[in-house]
Amino acid sequence: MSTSETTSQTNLLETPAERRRRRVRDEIIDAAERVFREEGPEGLSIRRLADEIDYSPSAIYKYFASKTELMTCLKEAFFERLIKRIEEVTSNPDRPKERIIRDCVETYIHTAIERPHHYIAAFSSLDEEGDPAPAFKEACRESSRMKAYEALLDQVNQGVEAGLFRRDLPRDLTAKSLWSSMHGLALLMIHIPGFGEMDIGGRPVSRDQFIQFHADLLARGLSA
Amino acid sequence: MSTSETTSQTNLLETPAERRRRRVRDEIIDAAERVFREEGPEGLSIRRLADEIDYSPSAIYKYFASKTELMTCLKEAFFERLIKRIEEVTSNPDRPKERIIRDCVETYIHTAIERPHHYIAAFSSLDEEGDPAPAFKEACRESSRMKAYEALLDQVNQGVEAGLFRRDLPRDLTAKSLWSSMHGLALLMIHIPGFGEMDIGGRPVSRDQFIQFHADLLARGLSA
DNA sequence: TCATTTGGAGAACGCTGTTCACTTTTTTGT
DNA sequence: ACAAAAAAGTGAACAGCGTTCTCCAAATGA
Repeated sequence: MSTSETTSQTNLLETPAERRRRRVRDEIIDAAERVFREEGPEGLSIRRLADEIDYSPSAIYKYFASKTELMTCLKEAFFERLIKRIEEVTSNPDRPKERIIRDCVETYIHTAIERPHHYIAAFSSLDEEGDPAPAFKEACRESSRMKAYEALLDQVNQGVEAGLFRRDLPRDLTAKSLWSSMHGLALLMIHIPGFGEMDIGGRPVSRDQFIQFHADLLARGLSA
Repeated sequence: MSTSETTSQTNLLETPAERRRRRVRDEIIDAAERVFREEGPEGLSIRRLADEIDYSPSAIYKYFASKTELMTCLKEAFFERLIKRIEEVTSNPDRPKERIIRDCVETYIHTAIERPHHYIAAFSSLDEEGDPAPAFKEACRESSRMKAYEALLDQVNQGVEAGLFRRDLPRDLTAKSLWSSMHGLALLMIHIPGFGEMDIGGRPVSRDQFIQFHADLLARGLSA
């Protein structure tokens, strides 16, 4: 599975120059993706990337205006991945409706902790653009983070339509509350080693069992 | 309110040398605390700190082995603050038991977002010590983060004793689940500007109202 | 083919955490 | 009180960082 596919929409009308340029750009992104996944932000430096693809550090700047811009690409790609995973699960018609929450939470957490550095980076942006108080909706209208949120909101709506969740809940608030709870569990599992595993009365509880427990608790809060 | 008080237990038997050393150490910590609160990790450099207290950069290293060690002090101090706040609220006997969750969540979130950089830093430690799989309990037995968790676990226990929460819930799991949900909301509010504020049917919802909504949803999941 | 744009290299700037050799000050032992 | 030892403080330096600048070569367009 090449990351290139995610960044390059196949354009058959592109000149050799464009094709060459895009290939190098993808080389950079692929290297960045790999290094960042394995070593996190500490390991990812412009000079390191230049070494990986056998270019000079300054060459990178012909393709990305800044390291921040490069990181933005990695984050966007990760959100695409997250969205795809969630949609895969939620679009399966065989899945019993009662498991909406559990499936969402499970998929979300798994995707997060299998690429911990990506997940952390995707949400680490104090001052994203520096705009003063640009209300939630405006802030990430175009961003893929917003799309991820809307996918979740959609699931909440489906849950209500299906009669599983209380009708009197403001759905916007509900989706955000749910999102918060998933986000928190993902991050604690990432940051605190062994957070998910523990012993309850001598019987070991696995990471996945804990995720389900969390999901069921949340579902119970919403249930009609 | 001086930060010095939090780091220095008043020891009357200390020599002038010790007292002088401790004063400089506290100067460093106070400066670090202030700079980090106002400007976050970007603004906090050893050289900047040295400037603030009129010493040379290398002098700092006579008091802290590394910047990481200094940061650890800031994090510990923040957890102390967090614990104190929660205990203040939960130890009030006039408070109706039904509001345990709401009060905890409210206090937790407020403490987090009034010092966003501290809160983020306090939980940003992939590889804290590098130990291989040092199970949750061992990992932070001594740490003040663990004490914060135990304060929360205590509240869960009280909730169960008071007959508010289901008895069949494993309390360890429950406390961690709750913690996750608070953690997530705190971080999303910190990272996404205006996450808490929104309009529901033309009526504006404040940050604090959203926090209460979240808390009530969690409480509902636990309720007997 | 000639002019222009593009891609890439290398040196440099200013910043970072950290270390080392060195001096000055303070404490300790007699 | 005086010498020896320890502690405190300094300034220069190292290696690394993101980024920019100047310069050169190669590809492109007319």
